[in-house]
Amino acid sequence: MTKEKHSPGKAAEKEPTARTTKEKKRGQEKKRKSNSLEHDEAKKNKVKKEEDEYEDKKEESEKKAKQAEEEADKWKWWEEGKHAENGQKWRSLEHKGPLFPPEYEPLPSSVSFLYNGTPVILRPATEEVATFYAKMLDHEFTTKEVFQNNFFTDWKEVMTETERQLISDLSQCDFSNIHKYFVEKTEEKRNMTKEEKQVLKEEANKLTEEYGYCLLDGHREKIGNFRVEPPGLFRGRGEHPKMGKLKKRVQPEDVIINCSKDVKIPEPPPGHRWKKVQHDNTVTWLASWVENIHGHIKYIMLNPSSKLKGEKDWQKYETARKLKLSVDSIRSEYQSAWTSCEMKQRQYGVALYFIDKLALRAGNEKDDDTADTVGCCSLRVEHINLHRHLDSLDYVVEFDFLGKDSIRYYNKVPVEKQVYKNLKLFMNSKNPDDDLFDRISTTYLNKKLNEAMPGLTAKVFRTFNASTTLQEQLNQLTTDDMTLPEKILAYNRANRAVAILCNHQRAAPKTFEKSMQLLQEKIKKKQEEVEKAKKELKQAKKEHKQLPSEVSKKLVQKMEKTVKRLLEQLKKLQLLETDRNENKVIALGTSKLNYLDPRISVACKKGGVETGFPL
DNA sequence: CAGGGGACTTGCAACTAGAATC
DNA sequence: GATTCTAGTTGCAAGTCCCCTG
Repeated sequence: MTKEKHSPGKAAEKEPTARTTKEKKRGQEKKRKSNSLEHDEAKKNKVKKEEDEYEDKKEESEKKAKQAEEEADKWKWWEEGKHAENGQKWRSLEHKGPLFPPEYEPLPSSVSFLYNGTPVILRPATEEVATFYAKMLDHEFTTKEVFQNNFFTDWKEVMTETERQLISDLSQCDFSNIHKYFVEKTEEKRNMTKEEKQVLKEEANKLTEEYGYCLLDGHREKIGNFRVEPPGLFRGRGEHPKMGKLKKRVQPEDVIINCSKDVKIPEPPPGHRWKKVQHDNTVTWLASWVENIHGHIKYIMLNPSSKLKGEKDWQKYETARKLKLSVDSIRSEYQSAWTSCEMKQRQYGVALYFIDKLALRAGNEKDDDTADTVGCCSLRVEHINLHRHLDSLDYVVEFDFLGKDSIRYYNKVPVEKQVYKNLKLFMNSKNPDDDLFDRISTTYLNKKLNEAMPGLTAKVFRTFNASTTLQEQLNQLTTDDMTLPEKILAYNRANRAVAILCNHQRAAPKTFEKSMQLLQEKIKKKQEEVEKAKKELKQAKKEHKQLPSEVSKKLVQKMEKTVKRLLEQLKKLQLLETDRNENKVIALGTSKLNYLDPRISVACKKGGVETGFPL
């Protein structure tokens, strides 16, 4: 409350920056607002309430006012980042705790699980796990042996002794009735009337309203994930050794609540208690629990639209901008490391060169029980091939490895002769599965980077290079006299260049082939039309030549126009085809969300270009 | 100085709602 | 007006990086 009094001036100062970072990612925020007048109303009331309370406060004693001043000073420090120095992230935090998924609802007795062809009644806990598998029946996962084995092992653990005795072979299990039941259920849901859907929507809104927001330093902030993750089967990415394992149901007894001391502590669900309630303001999370697959901690945190996340995001781009100023000296420093007499330094020089030039990730070491993926520092000899000459280029490095999320990175890059020589040296007398950079680690790399520029780490290069590329591409691709569609295309192309740099890929859309075929048919038709029109034009010209008249002349002109128009349409379709093909496996979202400095896109938007940034 | 835990960011896939098309 | 397509949103897995411990 005290802050309310003193923040206006500060807020005004901060406004432009906070706006851009905060709202960068969130069209949804804007949309939600326009969708939900109720919410607007609630927000207004909230503000009003705060104002009222503030008025009350104002009437209180002098002493309190003085305290408020002091509070305000603290606030100022926070604004200037001094708060962060002692690690404090907030002064007050109040919320309702996470929302738990509904209890398991047993299947109707008409839906039976079959073992060896005969119906078997499972106890609810066993049945629940069976439904997890049944729901995924038409997913590729269930055809994988690792998935099946992991599932079956974990499923058996849930079974009673009798069930376990009976069900000893997954291939004898028939989940198809259960699968069918859920398919029908989704179908039913789809066919609901508008009114029924509306009711459901309102119920969901109510929950979001109640659990989806918290009060941080007196401000109502949206929570990113206020729901506890429901139980299910773990779906790793790539060849994950743990795929299919049972992700257990999280109980309130597993959950740690983090909030301020002096506020209403969230209520655990009836009959339950929290694992712990703590009041740690050096962290930003509201609740946490340990997930059972890897033993990692999961958190309930704020939405990116919140001030806390927005500030951090802003800082990230500021660091990237700072790197721009010192990147030249850092580059010459790592280049000189290529000829160092110390192997470690050479490896450092080449690794950082890759991170800078190719926007590779740092590549931390990983646990064995995850998919085998690598980044720069964890590259192995088998992941690169050296070519003295390739495709009329000299000193080419061919990369082929699986990166984050098991996305393949394949690239052929010409490099400096000294880099090439160094790589040969690093690979010398090593096995294919040996580390390419065996003398360095991400910790070492980041330590060196931090010495070169405070706050600099490997990942900053990705942000820096992404934003730089966007700006460069925009400069290259745009001119002032372009039409709006051309500008938009240019922006998308620039965005795509960034996505390619960062290797942001997606699976080709399921309907891709189909819609592409459709498009190709359209193109073919158009081509035929063009041919036909051309023929007619030729004929018309011929007739005009033989027997010139006003009518024949007009016909020629008309046909010429038609041909021109059709050719334009054809070209447009062909362009669309190229565009779609280029975008087939490229994902633009990630770079838009995490890498491109919003300020660049804001500048585009000012020029009238719809960038897809919800500003 | 390795190894592991903790906190936070990044990234793909699945889902969903709204626009486009028939 | 129903159906299909597409873009935006959500869910949660998988990274990065920092800190602590021994």
